[in-house]
Amino acid sequence: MNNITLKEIAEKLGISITTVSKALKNYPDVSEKTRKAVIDLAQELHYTPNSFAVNLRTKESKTIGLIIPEVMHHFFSNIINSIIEEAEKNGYLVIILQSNESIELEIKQVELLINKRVDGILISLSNESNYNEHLQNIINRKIPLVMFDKIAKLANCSKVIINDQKAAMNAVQHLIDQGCKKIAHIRGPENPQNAIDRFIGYKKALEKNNITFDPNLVYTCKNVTFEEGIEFAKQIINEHPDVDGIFVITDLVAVGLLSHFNEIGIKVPQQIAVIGFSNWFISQVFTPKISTVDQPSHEMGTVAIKLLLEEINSNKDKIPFSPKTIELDTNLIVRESSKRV
Amino acid sequence: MNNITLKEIAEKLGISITTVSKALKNYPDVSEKTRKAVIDLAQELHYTPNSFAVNLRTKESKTIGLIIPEVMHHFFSNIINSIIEEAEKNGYLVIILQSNESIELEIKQVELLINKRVDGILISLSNESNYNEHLQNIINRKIPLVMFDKIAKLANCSKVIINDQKAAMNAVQHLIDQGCKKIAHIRGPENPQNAIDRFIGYKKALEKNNITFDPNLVYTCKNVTFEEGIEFAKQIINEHPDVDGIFVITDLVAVGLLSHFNEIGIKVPQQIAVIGFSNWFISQVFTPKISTVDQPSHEMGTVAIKLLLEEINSNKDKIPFSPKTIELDTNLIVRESSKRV
DNA sequence: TTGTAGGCGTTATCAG
DNA sequence: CTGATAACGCCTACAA
Repeated sequence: MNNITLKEIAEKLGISITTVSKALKNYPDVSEKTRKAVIDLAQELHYTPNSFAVNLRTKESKTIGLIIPEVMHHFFSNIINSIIEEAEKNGYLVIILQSNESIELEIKQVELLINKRVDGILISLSNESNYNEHLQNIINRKIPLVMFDKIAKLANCSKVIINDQKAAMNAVQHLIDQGCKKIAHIRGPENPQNAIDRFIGYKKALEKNNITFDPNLVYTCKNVTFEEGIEFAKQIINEHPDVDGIFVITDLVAVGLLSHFNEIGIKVPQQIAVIGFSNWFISQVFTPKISTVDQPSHEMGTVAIKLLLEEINSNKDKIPFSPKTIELDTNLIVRESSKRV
Repeated sequence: MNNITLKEIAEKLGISITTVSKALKNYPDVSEKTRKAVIDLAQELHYTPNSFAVNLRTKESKTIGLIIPEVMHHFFSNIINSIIEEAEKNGYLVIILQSNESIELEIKQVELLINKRVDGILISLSNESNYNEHLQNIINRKIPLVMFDKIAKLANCSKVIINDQKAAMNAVQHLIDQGCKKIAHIRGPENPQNAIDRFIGYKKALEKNNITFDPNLVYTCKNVTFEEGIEFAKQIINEHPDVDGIFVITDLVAVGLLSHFNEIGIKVPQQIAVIGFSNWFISQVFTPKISTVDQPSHEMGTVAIKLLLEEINSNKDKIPFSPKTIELDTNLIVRESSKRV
């Protein structure tokens, strides 16, 4: 049952390895008879090419690397889904690594993937990452690279993103439309681009509606967790009891927030209207159902890997490839937590 | 910046490839001076061994394959986490594939992994799988295999499981202790072992308490989804309005169930007490908070990969390895949905 | 139409 | 202590 090689097939058939190889790869210069004999025997013996040898010969691994900050987040596990699927369709397998939002880990993992000689890398950056050396390194080595969701603006590679500013603006505008006058923002960490953009969107919406921006109403997550949501809920009630609307960086944190509000009997949305981001599954079943911004996670994964494969194939054919940035649409989803009818 | 080989280092230093190789691998029979020269130059040139060549030579890929039914499920994304992490610690990378609960896909994916020549395979079976040919195939080829959570009892390989029967019995006993007299069970599909075992546990608990088992009170999920939960809620209310307790195959379905109960105003746990399984995050924030059985997902992943690595290493050292089955403890978590104090 | 030879980059054996 | 040589399995000019 063990690993059949071209050599063994050749010996059994009394022909050369070359001919066997050619027959199996449908080269034109093999007689019909030989070809059939080879193919039949190969099938009978369950021949499969030794991928190690093929890799070495072709310098391709038919493997791509995927680095994400956190498998457990709804948005990312959704994306993994589509990436794996699309990769498989195209004959690629996916090695997944998790940076845990740590740049140190991310650096190591990039190195692992480079050493593994994956054919391309998909990455969503950790909160600590900018366009650092490890990422430049990938590009310098001409390894196809696509960033998605959490990107480094400066990087000269393909990117798949949403318009975080616009999406945030719409979300906050919605709160204002519901009559909110004093809107707080629970933002993501200082560094990542999407946290920055959502924060800018928040400010722009206020500005547009002539509401003066108050930095004291901005709370900054460190870890973007459920627990932080609870913590900020307490703080807000304490420091700004008259806040009547909150825009939250992501649904998970909003869930923490609302859990606390539920517990102490604050009425949502009547007293405080809340909107999250990313449309986690939990938001549609939580009480109250949580308003949010839907990100096309599945599509984002698919587009990202398609871009990557495009670049891989261009390189193979020696066609020049220019990085593209693709922006996907988001969708405001209004549910109970912000709807004041 | 491109790929440095042993040959290049050897040429620059005017020594043989062999010596370079030995120096880098700390063979004892290289002079200190040569070793240093080699290591210094290698570092300067950022030499990393070509993994394709290493794979071919050593017949190892330092890669393991992981097949799971569904990335999106809380339990599995949790497990992915620990597997990736533990693998990385030991110098292995993980290729992840998703069977979508389809045996057809699973078969293909096993084939892909075998052809890729991964060093070992971790699998949690699809709902449609038993100990079928594709799994036997793995074992026949002497590729180390560990099954976890959803296993095939007959397979002669290592397994990591929980005691589903016992856990289910405890859950149902708890409902009985809360005064439930007529307990329904929403079970998983017919085939998978854990659905069967939980069902058996349910029956045993009834038996032990002299409650006659009524097959009409058993509802069988096809896809184990939130939507099915809603559907069964309707059916149960319709067909057995006097049911006062429900044991559900998994929290996700329980969430569907409870959403419907909330909507139509059925009081949980007073009218109907509900307990789920797997301790999804959502269960601790849902209203009412959902009682459940905690599975040690993180530990399960860690134990599974450790077993796999143990087998891989035994094989390398030609030490015989006997498959082990490890059973992990579960934990009954009582929350609002079943607590009738 | 078939086969020979060389090479991908590394490692292991064995001789010097 | 060092190096020549072969082998891992496959692919592809080139020759016959």
